Amino acid sequence: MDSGIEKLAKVFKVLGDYNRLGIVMVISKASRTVTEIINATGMSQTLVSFHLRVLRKAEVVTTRREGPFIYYSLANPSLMDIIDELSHVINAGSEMEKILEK
Amino acid sequence: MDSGIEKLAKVFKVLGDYNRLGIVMVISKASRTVTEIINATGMSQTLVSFHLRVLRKAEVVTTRREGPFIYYSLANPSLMDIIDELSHVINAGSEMEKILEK
DNA sequence: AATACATATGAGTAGTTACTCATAATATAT
DNA sequence: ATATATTATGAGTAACTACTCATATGTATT
Repeated sequence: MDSGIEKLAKVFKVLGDYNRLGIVMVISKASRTVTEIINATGMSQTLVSFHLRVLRKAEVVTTRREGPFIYYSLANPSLMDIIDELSHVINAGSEMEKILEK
Repeated sequence: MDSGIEKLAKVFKVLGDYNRLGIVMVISKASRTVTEIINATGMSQTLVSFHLRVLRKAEVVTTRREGPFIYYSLANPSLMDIIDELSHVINAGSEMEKILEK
């Protein structure tokens, strides 16, 4: 079993990929089928499925089947809040931010 | 120049390593010299320096020189809050958490 | 059963990453 | 100037990762 920090690092790593982060953002508001994710991201079917497997294994997303469709959603919706916060932290301190502060 | 999501993914990636996350946590409360980080983490000097370079390049940490020592600290201290929050989000939904909820 | 649609998976590969080793650079003290 | 302590860096490598291709699986319809 993974230690706390180890598990935490793994989640960060999983989110540390442009395409996966994109997928997470796409499904953050509402659950989406694979096809919807494909269309929203412009990625190939195989690439989307590849990354979804990684996200599933890391338990970042969960699935529910509905007929032939599989809906993906965030395992914990508050993950998106955290992503938003980090996004702000990163952009704080940027040149653009400094200008806007005045 | 990186797009917003790209930059965000890079920060996640940088934090997505057990050793680097450990370093970040060590310097989160107060700035620490490299030697202090070495002692706190048990990593080799070269490995610590290696990861510090990655953290520097990603602008996750900043440095200040004081004589022969170089103090490392978080570029934005609120990063630690975010790490804490993610840590909670991850442990929510775990078996242990379910037991404690009752 | 045959077809069509939706999604997953195993294997192969090029590129990346974490790590180590040897060495260099910088600062202080003698 | 030498020696010592602190930290950084270039190069090499084994392991990992993202991606693609071909194929398989599951579901619904006819």
